[in-house]
Amino acid sequence: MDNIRILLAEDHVVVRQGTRQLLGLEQDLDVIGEAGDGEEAVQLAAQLKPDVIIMDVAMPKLSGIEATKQIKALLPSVAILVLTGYDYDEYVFSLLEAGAAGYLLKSASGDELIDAIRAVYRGDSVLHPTVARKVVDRFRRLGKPEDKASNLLTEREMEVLKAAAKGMSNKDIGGELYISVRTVQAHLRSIFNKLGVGSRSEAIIYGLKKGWVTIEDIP
Amino acid sequence: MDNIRILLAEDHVVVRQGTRQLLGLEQDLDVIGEAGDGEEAVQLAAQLKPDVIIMDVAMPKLSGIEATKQIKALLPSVAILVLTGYDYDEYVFSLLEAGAAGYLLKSASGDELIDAIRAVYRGDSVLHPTVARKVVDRFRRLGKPEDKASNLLTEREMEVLKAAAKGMSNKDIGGELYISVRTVQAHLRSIFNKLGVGSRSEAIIYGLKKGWVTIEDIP
DNA sequence: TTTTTACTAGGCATTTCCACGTATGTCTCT
DNA sequence: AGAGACATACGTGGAAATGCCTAGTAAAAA
Repeated sequence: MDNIRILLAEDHVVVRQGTRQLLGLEQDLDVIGEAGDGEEAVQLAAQLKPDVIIMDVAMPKLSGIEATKQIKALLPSVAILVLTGYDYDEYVFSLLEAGAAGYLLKSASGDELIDAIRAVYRGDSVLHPTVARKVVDRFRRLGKPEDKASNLLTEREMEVLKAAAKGMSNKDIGGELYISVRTVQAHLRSIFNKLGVGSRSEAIIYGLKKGWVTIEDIP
Repeated sequence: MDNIRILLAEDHVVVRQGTRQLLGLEQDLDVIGEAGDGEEAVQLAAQLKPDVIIMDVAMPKLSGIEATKQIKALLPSVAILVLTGYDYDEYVFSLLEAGAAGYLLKSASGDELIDAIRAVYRGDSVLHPTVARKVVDRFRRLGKPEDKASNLLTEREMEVLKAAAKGMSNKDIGGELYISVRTVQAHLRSIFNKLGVGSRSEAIIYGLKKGWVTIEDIP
């Protein structure tokens, strides 16, 4: 039986090297490559064709979400196991939709990680308990049509919210998106209603907490 | 010569175990304990009296900053090496003032970490390049009295900013702090001037990026 | 085909926010 | 004793944001 060939994609070098050492203790696991950003992950995945990719979400150049999409497009059979510190809704659902086979938080133990690697290699899925809960909740909510869209912003609304989260005024936002200030206001009003908040600041905070916007990507 | 006795304080179990494996490769380093939160770090430090403590900033119950202060009060001779993913000003300066001997980012390599451990054990200090730059800048700025306070908010201003970062209106803030709306406005104006921003949203983002406020502590 | 949804935009009223100025009492440092 | 920093407070005025309403077009769904 061949060993499981693993690619590590994680921008923190110390963490990457530590994980490599951790996995090195297992006879059936071989770490065949390490990527420090999303682009490198895609490139090395295509080149090395690993069995399992351990992927962090927050990475330079290309996020773990985008990298996962691109890798699954190239190599549909590879199992991608997300290992990250965050369990924001946006990350979880985007990654699972992008084709991730598992989602572990860094609060998991080394043994749990190793078991998860073997599980996704077999074709199973592994979800961290708090992540699993989100997924279950999402399914429950899909059953109730009345609030299906109650907190799902449209693309345009998301653009407006992200611009607002950069500290831009309505006027600035209108300029950037080539729409009038009134339309920006209309979108914001709709956003406030959907999110159940009463001010721009609250909406921004809501977006940050959900992971729709991250502090890192605000210049 | 005795080995260097190390305590790991880091909430992500996988990262902790990985780091332990990484350090286990070195003959002169012994990881004698692991703490998953700040309280545990203080407790284990008092109990085990390690030579070096590797400390993350973001931890449950007690932050790395508070834990560092308490540990240095109990055991002034222990060398605390901060190892974290963030280089926010507030973290850096608070930790160095609290008595940290070194500040490494997780983008450092395993070798750099190991060298840093030996350095702080010898009594030296180790700063990651980007962190060192902040420290140098800070010293430069201290030499110029005219803007010594140019981006240091007063306590009251900080309270106002934190309240604003919770999404509260000026009226709400005034109610919470028992001051008039006018006064809140005056504080905000002062904050905007000091931070060089033009709106509440920008000020909130500034505070978030500096680490003055974190998403986690906004309910 | 009808209905719904998303995006756009305007009018009008109201609230909130922000700028600039002034002023008083407290505290600290010199 | 005097200077300076700070927190407090008020006035005025303008800019921005928000609430509520209507409404067109295009695309998607029923």
